[in-house]
Amino acid sequence: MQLDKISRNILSILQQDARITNQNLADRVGLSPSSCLNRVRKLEQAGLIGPYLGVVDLAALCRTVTVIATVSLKDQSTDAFRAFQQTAEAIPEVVECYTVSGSFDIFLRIIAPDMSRYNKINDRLLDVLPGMVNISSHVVLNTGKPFRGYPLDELLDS
Amino acid sequence: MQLDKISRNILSILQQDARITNQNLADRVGLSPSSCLNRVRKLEQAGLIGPYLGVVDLAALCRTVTVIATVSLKDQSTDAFRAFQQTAEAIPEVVECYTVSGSFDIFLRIIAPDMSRYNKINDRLLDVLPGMVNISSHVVLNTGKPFRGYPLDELLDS
DNA sequence: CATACCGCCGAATAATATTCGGTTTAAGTT
DNA sequence: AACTTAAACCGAATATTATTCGGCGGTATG
Repeated sequence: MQLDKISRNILSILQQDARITNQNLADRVGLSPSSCLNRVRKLEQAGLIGPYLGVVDLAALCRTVTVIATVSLKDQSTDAFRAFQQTAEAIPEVVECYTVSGSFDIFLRIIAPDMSRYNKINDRLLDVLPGMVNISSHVVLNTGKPFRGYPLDELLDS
Repeated sequence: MQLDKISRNILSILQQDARITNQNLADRVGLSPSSCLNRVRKLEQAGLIGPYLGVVDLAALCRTVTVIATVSLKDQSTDAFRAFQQTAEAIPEVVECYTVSGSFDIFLRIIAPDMSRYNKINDRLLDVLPGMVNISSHVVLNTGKPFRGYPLDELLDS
């Protein structure tokens, strides 16, 4: 599916304001509400956009600790990898998980109520493949730039 | 502000489905639409929820490279820190930035159209404080678990 | 007990979403 | 250029939803 300027614009707007009304969206992209809705539906069906998330201000809600953990596996077999990753992703406090190249690493972002809870999660991860996992924990001191969507303008031109 | 079960539930639901209608939301939390809307407004005004983001499937849209970069500053003065961070956050392709403890590191998530574009961004970051910055780049091979909200149930009980 | 304050509900109204038929546009074909 | 076809558009009608507002309890306070 090759997108024209209008559909890109829709994605861009919806990405940043998922609760905009269809009428406003239609205005902003220069379409009638019906056509606009039509496009949004198609974009959703094509899987190009959605789900829609509300950003919760966790810091305002309760005390938490965010940790960025880098993981190295001594046994880099596919099985070991999968075992670790499955366990990690099943833990609700592990909110993000990436497999990365370079040093066969895994990056995790973990949210815990406090350090002692984080410790437990850490232990749980270490126990998956005893002695084969090296986890380096980095406590987040400050969120300089939280994720707020992709730079579609920059990316879609290329 | 201390939240009761209903408001927590609202946050939890909105976090995962920002485009739910107020009527549906009201049903799910067991309130009338008017009361429900009232609560949502208060939560928004209190800054506990919002903005609302649409998740775009970047992989389906265009080819991109995601890199997780870990940054060490040799000069760990506040000024150097701030200078680097400001530059980094101003780059659209840097979609996420965390200051972390442990080894006075910064974590960045960067999206680029391709490697050569990433290289340019990398150079730009290195040039902020010449010779004082060490960037280690990790190309994302696989997104095991994309961020889809916080585990409020786990966190708010504590 | 009064009073005041919340938060709730339900009804009325305003705004929005959604459907649908008819029309335009664009591309490909003869 | 005229024709054909498919896709996308628009506007009006309808359905659904959001929003406002008055009134009704609960509950805390004096």
